[in-house]
Amino acid sequence: MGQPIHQVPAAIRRQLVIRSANFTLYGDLSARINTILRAAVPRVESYSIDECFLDLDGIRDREALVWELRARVERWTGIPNGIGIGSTKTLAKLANHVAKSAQRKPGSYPDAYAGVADLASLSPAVLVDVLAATPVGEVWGVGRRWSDKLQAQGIHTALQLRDAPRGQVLQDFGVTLARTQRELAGLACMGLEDVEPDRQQIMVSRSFGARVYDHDAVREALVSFAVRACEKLRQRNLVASAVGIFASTDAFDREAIQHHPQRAANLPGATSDSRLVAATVAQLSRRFLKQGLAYKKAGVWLMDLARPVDLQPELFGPATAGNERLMEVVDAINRRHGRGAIGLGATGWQSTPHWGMRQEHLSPRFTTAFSDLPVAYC
DNA sequence: TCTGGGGTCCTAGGACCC
DNA sequence: TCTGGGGTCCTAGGACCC
Repeated sequence: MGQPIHQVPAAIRRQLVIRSANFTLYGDLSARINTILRAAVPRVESYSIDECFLDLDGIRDREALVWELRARVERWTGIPNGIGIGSTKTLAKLANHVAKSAQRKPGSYPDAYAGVADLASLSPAVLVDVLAATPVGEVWGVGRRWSDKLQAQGIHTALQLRDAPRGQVLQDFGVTLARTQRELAGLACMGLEDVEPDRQQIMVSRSFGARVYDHDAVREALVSFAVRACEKLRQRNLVASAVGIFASTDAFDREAIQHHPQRAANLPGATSDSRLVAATVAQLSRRFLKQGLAYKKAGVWLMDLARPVDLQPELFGPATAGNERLMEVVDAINRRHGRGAIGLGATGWQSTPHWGMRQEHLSPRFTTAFSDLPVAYC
C-alpha cells in the first residue's frame, strides 16, 4: 500500500518476499489480460495497468459470463481478480470494491458478493444498504482532500454523497464531484472510452539510487530520459513541439538545502527525433543545477504532442523536423538486439550509471526475456 | 540509511483581442 | 469628467486517478 519498506519492522520484513518495481513484467501481464477480455466482449476500455471497463449491454447471462471470465483470467495468467457490475462507471468501480472487500474482509459486505458483485441487479433498497456501508473516501473520484472536506460537512458514506443537495456539491467541490454524485445515482456521465485518446504529454523521470553530486552525471541522466521519452513518442506515432526538464534534491533530507529547478523550451520543430530532443535537453541543462548540491531525482517531459498529419505544415518545408527513417532504423536495431544496443554518446554509455535506480530485488522478466526463463534440470 | 512513476481535468486570474 | 461588453489564450495551482 505504498509504505516505504524501511518503515516495516524487521520481524515482518523477514516473512515477506520483497520485489523492486518491474513495469515491463506488469505491462506484459496486463496486455495478456486485455487480450482475454477483448476476445470475450466487443467493447473494452483499458483504464489502467490492472483495470478494465467492459460494456455488458445486451449480454444475456452476464453473471455467468463474468464468473467464467474471472476464472479464465486467473487460470490463463495466474492473476487473481474481481469483477464489479454497475449501471455507471462509478457504480461499477464501487461494485468492484465491494467484490474485493467481501472476499478479503469478512463482514464488510455480504459474503455473496465475494469475487463478483452485481450492483445493477440489486433492488433500490438493497443498493441503499451497500452504499450506506461504503465510506465516502472509497468512492472513485473522492481522494484524501475531498474525503476530509466531505466528512467535515457530515457526509461520511457513498449514500450520503448520493443524496446530498446537488447545488451544494457543485458549489463547494465543482463539476467533477457533481458528476460523481450523479453517477452514484445511476445517471451515466462518463462514456466507455474504448478508443484510447492520444497522450497530451509524455514524462520520463527517475529517483536516483543515491544522491548524485556529479552534475555531469545528472545531465547524462536527463539526456537518457529524453531518448527514452522519444522512444515512447515514436511508439505512439506522435511528435512533440516542446520539452521540459526538472531536477530535485533529496526532499526527505531535512538538513540539505533544497533546490527543485525546472525549465522548458520549444524544439526546433515538431519532432520525435532523439537527437534534436537530446540536444535541446543538453542546452537546457547548462547552468541548471546549483554548485555543490546533490540531486536525488530528475526527469524530462515532452509537451504539445500531435500526430504528424494534424500539423500545420511550413509553406516551403516539411511539417516535422528530424530524420524519421533514421529513428526507425535505431528502433529496429534496439528491438532486435535489446534496448541500448545503439544510441547517443551523450547518454553516458556506462553499464551501471551512478544515477541508476536501486533495483536489487528485481524479479526476472519471466514473460518477456528467454534469458530469464527458469531452467529445469533433470 | 531507506521514501515511485506516470497521467488527467478543472478553475481562477491575468494578458490580450475587438 | 466620463471609461463597456464581450471574447480567447495561457499559466499556475489544486484536485483527482492508477
